[in-house]
Amino acid sequence: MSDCLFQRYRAHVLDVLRRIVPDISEDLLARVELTPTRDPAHGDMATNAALIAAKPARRKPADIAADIATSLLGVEGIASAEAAGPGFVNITLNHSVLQDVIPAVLKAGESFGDSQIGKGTKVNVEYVSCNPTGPIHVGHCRGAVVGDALANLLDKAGYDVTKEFYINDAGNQVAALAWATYWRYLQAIGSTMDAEAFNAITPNGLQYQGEYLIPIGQALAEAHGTSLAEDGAKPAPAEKWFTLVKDFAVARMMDGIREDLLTLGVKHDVFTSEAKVLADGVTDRAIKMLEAKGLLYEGVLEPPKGKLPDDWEARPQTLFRSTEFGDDVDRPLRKSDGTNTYFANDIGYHLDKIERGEQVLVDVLGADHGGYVSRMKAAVKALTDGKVALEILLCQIVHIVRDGQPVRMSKRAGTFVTLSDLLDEVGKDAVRFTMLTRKSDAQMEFDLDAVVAQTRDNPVFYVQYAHARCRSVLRAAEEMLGAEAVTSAALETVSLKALIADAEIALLRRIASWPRTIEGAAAAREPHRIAFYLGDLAADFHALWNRGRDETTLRFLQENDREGTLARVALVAATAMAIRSGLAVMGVEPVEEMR
RNA sequence: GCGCCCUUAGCUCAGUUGGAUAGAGCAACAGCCUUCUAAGCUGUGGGUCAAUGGUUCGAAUCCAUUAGGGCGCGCCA
Repeated sequence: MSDCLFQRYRAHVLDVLRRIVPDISEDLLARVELTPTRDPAHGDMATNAALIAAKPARRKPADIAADIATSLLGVEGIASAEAAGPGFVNITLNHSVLQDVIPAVLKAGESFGDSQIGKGTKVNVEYVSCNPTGPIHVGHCRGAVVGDALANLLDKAGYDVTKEFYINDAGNQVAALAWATYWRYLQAIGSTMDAEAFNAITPNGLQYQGEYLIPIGQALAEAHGTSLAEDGAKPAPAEKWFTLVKDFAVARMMDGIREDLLTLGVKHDVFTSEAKVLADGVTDRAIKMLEAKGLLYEGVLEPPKGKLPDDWEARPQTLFRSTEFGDDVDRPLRKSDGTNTYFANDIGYHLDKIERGEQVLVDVLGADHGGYVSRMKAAVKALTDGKVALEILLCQIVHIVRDGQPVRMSKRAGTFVTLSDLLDEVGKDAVRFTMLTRKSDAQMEFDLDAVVAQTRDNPVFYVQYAHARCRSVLRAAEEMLGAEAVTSAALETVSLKALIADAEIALLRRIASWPRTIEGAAAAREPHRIAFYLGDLAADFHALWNRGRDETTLRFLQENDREGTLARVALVAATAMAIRSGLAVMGVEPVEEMR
């Protein structure tokens, strides 16, 4: 039996349609949908089959709909089917079909909703990938959560997923980190050089002046004493310390980043170093491949329109013909001094992923990388002749708000809000859930007060509260019926005939649509849909709970009705399981009770 | 100037890839607690889906143009 009701009955609809319109094409059949109805008055599910088939059959949609409806009446489990609106067929299922969802959920446990649409396709999801030059800050947080949830979602949908972090440890930024760390090291061994004095001797100037490098400098001093400096804590020539300090600082920064990510519940499978990709020669190989395809040339770019940089002058560079793959202008692979651009290294890195056998590459990036999308897609297309897809998810900016006022972030002054600050304040689960309550391509306000509020309008609270209520009912049921009567295994076999109230059916219908929610969200790469599904599921459960306030027969536990009580307890257990299954995708822990 | 993203109720946002009368929470209004289920619940009002044109059985959704907001735009990563 298929896990998904909608797939199962869609197959019946297709059978019927083939009989009524024998010569219908497979293309058209693929467009036939069976979807949950928005309005319960329209039954449990509706199909557009007649609307699709009307044109090739040269009949009115309503007539075909009527024929389909009549034939569907013979299908097991269908209580009624009728033509409606412009040519829909509304289907109402027997209560027993919806009730049978419960044992399926209880048997599957948290794997309820697992799908095979991914067919084991190897997908690499790269996310966070911040520079290892400072603590991870809130700007990276959304990408971290979205990437992680997307990876979980694709995994649940049957893809073979790798979670990956790219360490940008090869460019000017880490050189600047090394210099700044060295400054803190000199201070740690007694130098009194201030920022201004050190800035004067630093190539490109002293950049990272935040206090977070002070302990790193002290650690260097502990490990190496004064050996990295000249006598009297004076700066030594860079050759003497640069590589050592750089590697030391990057390693410490990555430790901190990894730790912060772990606190956020994010754990990557693979960390790939830009420096290592370079050292392995993958980047050179990628450039040679592009060259062999005739896609590189020496040229001079037009100056950018509008804002002309002050120091602009025409210089020849090695350019990649990205315009042949839909980009606006060709892009430089080498700077005028002959060294690689970041783009060139990134092409090498993507080739590395491709050579590892990844079939779909997903990059989760911040909105400030928007200008980067088309060139990187062009590069992957060029390298693989279009065989590997690169998908890029841009996460728009998050504005942190407190008391209705924006919280300022200034990286330069070192006073930016770090991820660990945010986690300390509102907790991992609230951060993760809230970051998934918007589609990622829309800007978002993150209200520090609202996300911890224990009120109806806080979706984190609302969903957790539903789960806690479920658990509370199950605990009470154990008390009343004995623990062995309410185990999952025991509840799989109870009679569910008592579950016929509207609110109970509505909840069952919602649970039944979890598998197709997973498939839709995975196909669209939209993890936020899981948050909204859980909100709806919680609303249905709370509605049922509240119905019991007025109508006592709808309360879950009834002393004088063992069969009905067991049926409702099974429903509650299935609801809790569906919530847990959804929270697992989001990386949020379900709570047992609210405090 | 160009490219990408966004614009849906007073506010914050959904809208299941083109489906039926566009939804939810907050706010507003009207009710509901000596709690076996009120950190809450029930009901009501609230819309030219930024604008215009197009595509078709059917458009908030796709295309074109326009307006407003965000991000980006050769040797930063």
